[in-house]
Amino acid sequence: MGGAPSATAVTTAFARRLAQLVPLSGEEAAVLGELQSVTRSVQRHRDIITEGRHYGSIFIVLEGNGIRYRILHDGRRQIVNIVLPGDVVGVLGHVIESSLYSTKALTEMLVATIPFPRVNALYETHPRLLAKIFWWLSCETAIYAEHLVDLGRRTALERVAHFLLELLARLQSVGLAADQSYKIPLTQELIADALGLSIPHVNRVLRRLREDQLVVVEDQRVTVKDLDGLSEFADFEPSYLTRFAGGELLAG
Amino acid sequence: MGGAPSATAVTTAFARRLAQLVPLSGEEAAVLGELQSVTRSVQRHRDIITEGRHYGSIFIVLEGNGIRYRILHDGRRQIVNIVLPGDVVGVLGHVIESSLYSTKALTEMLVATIPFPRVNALYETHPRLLAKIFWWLSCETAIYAEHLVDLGRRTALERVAHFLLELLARLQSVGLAADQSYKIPLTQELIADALGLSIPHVNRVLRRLREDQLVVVEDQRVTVKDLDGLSEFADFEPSYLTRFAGGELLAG
DNA sequence: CGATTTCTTGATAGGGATCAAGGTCTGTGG
DNA sequence: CCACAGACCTTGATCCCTATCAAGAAATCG
Repeated sequence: MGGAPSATAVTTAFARRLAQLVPLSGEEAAVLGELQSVTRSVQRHRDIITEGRHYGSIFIVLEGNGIRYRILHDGRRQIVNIVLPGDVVGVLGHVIESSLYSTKALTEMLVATIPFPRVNALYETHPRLLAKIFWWLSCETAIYAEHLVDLGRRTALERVAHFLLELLARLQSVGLAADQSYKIPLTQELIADALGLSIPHVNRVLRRLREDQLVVVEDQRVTVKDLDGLSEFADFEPSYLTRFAGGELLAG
Repeated sequence: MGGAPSATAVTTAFARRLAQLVPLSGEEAAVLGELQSVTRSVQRHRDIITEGRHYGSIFIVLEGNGIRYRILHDGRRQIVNIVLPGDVVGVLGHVIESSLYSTKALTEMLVATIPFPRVNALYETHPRLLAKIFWWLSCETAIYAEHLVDLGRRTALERVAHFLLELLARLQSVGLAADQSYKIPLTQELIADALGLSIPHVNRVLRRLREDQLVVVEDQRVTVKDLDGLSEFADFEPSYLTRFAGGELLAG
């Protein structure tokens, strides 16, 4: 479905999500596109951001998937977010994120690198665009909040169901998922670490969801068999991901 | 410690945190102060934001505490954030938050109300200030991420310890907590709903922490008895709250 | 001062972790 | 083309952390 893997084509992932939130002028779109012109590819399993390091750039994901995670001193790992095309990595990098979280590529990734000085230049030349970008970033809080509800008050079955539906909706919003299916290299270990579960238990939960004809996870692909049933079961309410449009803020 | 409860004095909570992140010009500080000049008080237990409603304003908390929470269809509640002075409520209100989360006052609160049109005006007149504000809001993601680690990979004991330390640090950053103690009307039910635990278990955990001479929660006050011991036990790393300063982004 | 609300404590149960051991698949090198 | 290693999945047995259920104290409030 997506265009060729050239930078300009993929650029849309970030720009289109931003445009869903607030209208972008033609010039702003051009600036955005130009910002993403310097790219770099990241090998599978490599870190984009390593805990404790400093970086001189932020990164916009153009292609591929990654995870943002934290390792506790005793080795426990918590994945706080799945990084998808259109996501921004490293904004907090030089102030806080650097010392706590790492971001690693799950697949080979293509990222646009934007040096801080360029962002700062934007602050002078296109402050309104920058306001829009940061506003968008602040909206991502909603994804974290929903994830918190998952971990705090949902059973393992509901968690997994909700998690898989959220990924579906997020990928759809950037045109990377079909109606009920998407490709992503999720292992059971990744699901476990994202949802605070153990690997064997994730295995059992997935089997259960499969047997109930709700979702199937196999071959790096998630296929939702019964969207309504699964959504109801997971108490899934996609508005926090898709209903960004329509806000009056910054609409001018 | 804080000044008189006049709007100008309390204004500092938000402004000072923003200033910790990026330098503010004198004019920007003035605009910020003026933005917070229209205030409203909220009675204890009342909602500032009710799920599903729309609002024409955003709110900056000047005094008092609240919670941001979500009720699932079957009544389970998850508190996603404790709202403290200097926090902003309702930014996402009209697009998404409105349909999912409520914010309720724990104590009587004083909030500044800023109508959307005023924010939009800022977009024209002070876009750089707006960029700074939204940048700050996006930094709050770090608090959510840390909360996710709590719920996903920490034991009940560690969670409670970490939670109480985070509140200490956050209140200190706005000058509302002493070295090792702060006042906040936390019930065990609130702690339970914030940390995904049951009330009886919170009770036992608190007793344990008290017996171990680590923290005491009583009379709407939290007193840390052994800051180092507790921090180590909870694996608490306050940099995600306080090390905002020093970023080169927007520093100009 | 009666009535919620909040806190405590105990008994029981269950969801999910942990431990353990195969099985399966994939890529690699001989 | 086969052998092998390493990653990943599967399943079973057992245990334990924490939820639930229950029922009183204690504190707070109108």
